[in-house]
Amino acid sequence: MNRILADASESKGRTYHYFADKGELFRATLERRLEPITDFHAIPDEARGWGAGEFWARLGSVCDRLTRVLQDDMQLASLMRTLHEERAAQAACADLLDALRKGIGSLLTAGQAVGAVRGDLPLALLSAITLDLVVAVDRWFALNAATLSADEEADLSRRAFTLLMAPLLPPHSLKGSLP
Amino acid sequence: MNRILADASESKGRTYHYFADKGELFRATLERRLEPITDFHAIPDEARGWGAGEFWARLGSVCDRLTRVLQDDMQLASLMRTLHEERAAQAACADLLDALRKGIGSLLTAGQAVGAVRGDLPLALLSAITLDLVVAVDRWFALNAATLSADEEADLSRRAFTLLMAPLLPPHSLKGSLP
DNA sequence: ACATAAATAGACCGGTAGTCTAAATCCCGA
DNA sequence: TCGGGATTTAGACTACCGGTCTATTTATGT
Repeated sequence: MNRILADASESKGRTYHYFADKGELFRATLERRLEPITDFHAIPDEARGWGAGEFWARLGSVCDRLTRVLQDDMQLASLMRTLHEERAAQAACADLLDALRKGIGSLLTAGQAVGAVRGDLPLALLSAITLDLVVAVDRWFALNAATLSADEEADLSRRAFTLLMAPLLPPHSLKGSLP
Repeated sequence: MNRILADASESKGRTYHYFADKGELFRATLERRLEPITDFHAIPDEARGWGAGEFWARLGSVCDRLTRVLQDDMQLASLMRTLHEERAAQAACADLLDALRKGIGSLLTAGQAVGAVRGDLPLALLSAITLDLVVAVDRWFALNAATLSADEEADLSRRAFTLLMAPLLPPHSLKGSLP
């Protein structure tokens, strides 16, 4: 905190007048940076007529957009990394995380309506693990991007989408599942 | 650290003589507690003759065993929770985490050998997201166990195993995948 | 113009992980 | 058994952290 304040030439008094603590400052910063993608889970009206294939295509483009935003906004990416790694950050941003999971939940509900997403597990569980999966895949690519050519990365990234998809599919569409 | 030392009636000098810093103390503690399950990824010789179904059954019993160990050893569960939540703990235990991912990797390699696990994505990626998925599912159950009856929990837990399985299956076994 | 309220700077506080010194203890050859 | 160098130990001390408190400045309404 002291370093942040020194870098920004801000005083403690002023800062703590507007933010209760370090966590709220982090939360407010993240919320601002997140503004451009607060509508990521919006589902267009024509979705009613969709089939499962169209749903997955749509979800793919949502993921592409989020990935692109994170690639372009390094500071947002850094905030998200901190959010993932620091318990204190998660506590401070609990409401934002809830909203994010709710947004994913509404996407998945739309997917269930068109038969693309399984309905045999609690929606909250599916939302939670989807978020974790997105983060995990994204983090792996962030760590290993250096060792990959652009072509390889694009190819892998396309195939990695099936990692997100697979756990969401209705279980009867998996061949050779367990008793 | 001061609280830990006071609770254990240990002095600073003695402790810092044997452990470089707080992180190493944590790492050493975790490593000890982890000893009983260091062999979790062992694959018996008869695996050569397995089919995919037997592989998944075997993986299911590995998961069951790990879950049972974590339920019985609350202190290990607590260490694992800290490891998941604290960036500093992850840094201190980087080698243990690597070993864990390597263990998962060797399990998955066995799965690939019998055609149960996809081979179209880097093994390291599959290992990493599998670990994250296990942690995510486990955490969801830990948070929501209170609202579930024992029967519901057992039933859900059995079905939740498909969440781990699904992203590992060869993509051709998913119906209706994306172009 | 004055009184009251809001905003601001920065000294200060309790608590943290980690260091340093000096004393105690161990170990081994004479 | 003694002596002296090396190892081990206790705990005072340091640097730094997030957060509070007070005194001063600045804004606002009458």
